[in-house]
Amino acid sequence: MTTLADVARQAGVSPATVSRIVSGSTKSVSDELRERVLRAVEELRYVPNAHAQLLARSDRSTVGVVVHDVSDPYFAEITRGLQRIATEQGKLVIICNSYRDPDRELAYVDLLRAQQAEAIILAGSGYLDPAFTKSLGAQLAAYTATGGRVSVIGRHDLAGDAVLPANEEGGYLIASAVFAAGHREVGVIAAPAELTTTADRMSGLRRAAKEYRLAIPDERVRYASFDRDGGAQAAAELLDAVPGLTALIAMNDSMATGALAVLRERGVPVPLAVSVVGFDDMPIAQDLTPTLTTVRLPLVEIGARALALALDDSRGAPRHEVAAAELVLRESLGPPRPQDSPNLSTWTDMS
Amino acid sequence: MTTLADVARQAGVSPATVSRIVSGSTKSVSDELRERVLRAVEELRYVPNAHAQLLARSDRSTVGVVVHDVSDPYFAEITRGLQRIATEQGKLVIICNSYRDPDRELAYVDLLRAQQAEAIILAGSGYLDPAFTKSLGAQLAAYTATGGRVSVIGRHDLAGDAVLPANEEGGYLIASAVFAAGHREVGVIAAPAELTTTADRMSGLRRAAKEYRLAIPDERVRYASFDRDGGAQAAAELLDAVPGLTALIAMNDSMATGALAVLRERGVPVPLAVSVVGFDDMPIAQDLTPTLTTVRLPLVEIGARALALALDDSRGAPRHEVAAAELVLRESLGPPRPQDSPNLSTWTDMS
DNA sequence: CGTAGATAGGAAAGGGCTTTCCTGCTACGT
DNA sequence: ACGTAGCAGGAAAGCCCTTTCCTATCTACG
Repeated sequence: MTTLADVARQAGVSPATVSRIVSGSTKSVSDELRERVLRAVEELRYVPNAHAQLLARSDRSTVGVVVHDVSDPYFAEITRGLQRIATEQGKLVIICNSYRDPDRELAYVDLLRAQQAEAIILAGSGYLDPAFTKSLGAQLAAYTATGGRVSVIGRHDLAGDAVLPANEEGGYLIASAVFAAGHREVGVIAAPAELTTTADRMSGLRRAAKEYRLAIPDERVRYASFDRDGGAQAAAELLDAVPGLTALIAMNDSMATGALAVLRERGVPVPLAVSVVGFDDMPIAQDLTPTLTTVRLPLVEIGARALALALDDSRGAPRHEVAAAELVLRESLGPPRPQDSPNLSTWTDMS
Repeated sequence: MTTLADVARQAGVSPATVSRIVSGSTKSVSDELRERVLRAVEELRYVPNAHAQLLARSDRSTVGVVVHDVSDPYFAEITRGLQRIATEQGKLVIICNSYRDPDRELAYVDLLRAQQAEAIILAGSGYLDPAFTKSLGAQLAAYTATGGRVSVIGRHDLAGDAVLPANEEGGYLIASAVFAAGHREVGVIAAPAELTTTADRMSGLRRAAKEYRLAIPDERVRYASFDRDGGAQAAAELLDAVPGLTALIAMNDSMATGALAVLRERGVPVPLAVSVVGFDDMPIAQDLTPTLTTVRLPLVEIGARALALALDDSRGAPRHEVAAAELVLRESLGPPRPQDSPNLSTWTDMS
């Protein structure tokens, strides 16, 4: 490993001079020395040791983001927005996949503290688990106490700035659309119950139901993993357990994709026999057949705002921003088939 | 920021002792001191400064991967495999998005060098650009000269270990399937020509064409950006420019998705009027309508192998592993419609 | 011509941690 | 009882850089 000292020796100057030239200090250096140093840097292919630099100066320049999994499009979008801001401000982003494991999440917060991260962004749902929330809170407190900045996406009970996707509102919008289309026999393909996102979206659904003087009984809600296969599984269970459903509300587009797959397999036409709606408006939503009615969350923007808030110097009371949800109507939501449709037997028998 | 010295003071021991306990040195420490130190660590919520640690010890423990964009499913899969190995071996992964910008790619290699990364994985296509390849090569040479490990996914002309997706073979397989189905009027939706991936896949197509005594004339090849919208654009252009096409070969599944969207918009039935095939077998391929015939690359495995090779100590001649491609037949490939089909006018008029 | 003021460059002190080396014990063998 | 081995713990050097402080040189002005 070539070091700054090597460069200094090669150029016949002091390490201080090399440092000033390489790291662009304000102090002026004669053109002759500058040239000699740069030549040495070139010859030795010198790259300063970032860790030594971070130790010596005290300015942080990396930010960390803890997501469920970057390969999940939801988080990929958030991360993209966040990266944009990071690049603009010359920050390095460390991406940590927690795979929704609370312990791993705690471990990553420590890791980011150890890395002297300037800011930590916690993206993704919180957990309805007071013990966990408490220990995470304590850890974050220790971090912010030493100047660290925290901002969270979509959880409510932690210190720090927050960007809140309008999950409740989105749930309300999508359910209202489904009820407005005339559906009364509705199944819900829900994400794991311990996620705050699930709780919020469900509560939006319930609010809409209430306005229509309907209820969403437990047997019409199936909790499953927050992905395509979970959606497929929950859809299959619901169809088997509750004959006569005319619409399925999935808690995100991946789950909706799984539901569509099951319906296609069973030969159930969508939306003719059963309507399906999703949540998040992932890019694929418009490429499915039928195209998916869903709720759009401005994910890229959410990621960008979360980091912007964290990097904004003006301390003070934690700020909360709500990112509005927007209904996106596409083909997969139609009117319910008549309850006594002669087709009913045709396709339920195929299951 | 609480430091190791703070902990030592609080526990009434020397910094050396704290270090030994906190970082799990082999040297034994009495239970009493150990307990006092751990209590102090707990009280002060001490986390060691990772940069100072890296400076002091000389073992690296982070690896870097340069991809086009993690939110692209292709790279998301590769990254997933890579992360698995990294986690197993206790390495931190730094993900860098180059957005296919050669300059940014060079900059990231420097950044990873500066971060003292133990290994650098370059994922994704190379560029058919000798000048760039040369300067990247020089940079990597400087890195490996100081003990850095490099492995590349899918490019041929760089030092270091390599995992090579069977792009040529995959191109051959998919084109053979298309020709075998009877298609003769085939359009190619190609990725940018300067990518080695494009070159390799195209050459596979050409080999298959040759076996069928066919050629792939330039006017039936459209180059576009390597994503859904690029695919849509290229598909639209091809359909307009070359009437009578019975099959479209897209260079990846995203482009195929775009092509399907255009065909759906124009009311062209797939595969009845036009067949469409993709490449990579992304997860969505089986959820599109029709489900997509494509070529599977074991991307997760490729990512895992690339990192495993890089971390494998046994130096020596660079190793090259080929990751086999596998044809996945699904609905989107069918026999060609008869050339004089009465339907022809019906749907070409709709464009 | 002498001195103040500016300026280029170097010496050296950290920054937080690890680790070698050393000291002062205890335990054991003869 | 003495010598040696073994062990727990501390002192201090070193990892690579930045930056303050200082010196030496030069310019300019009275």
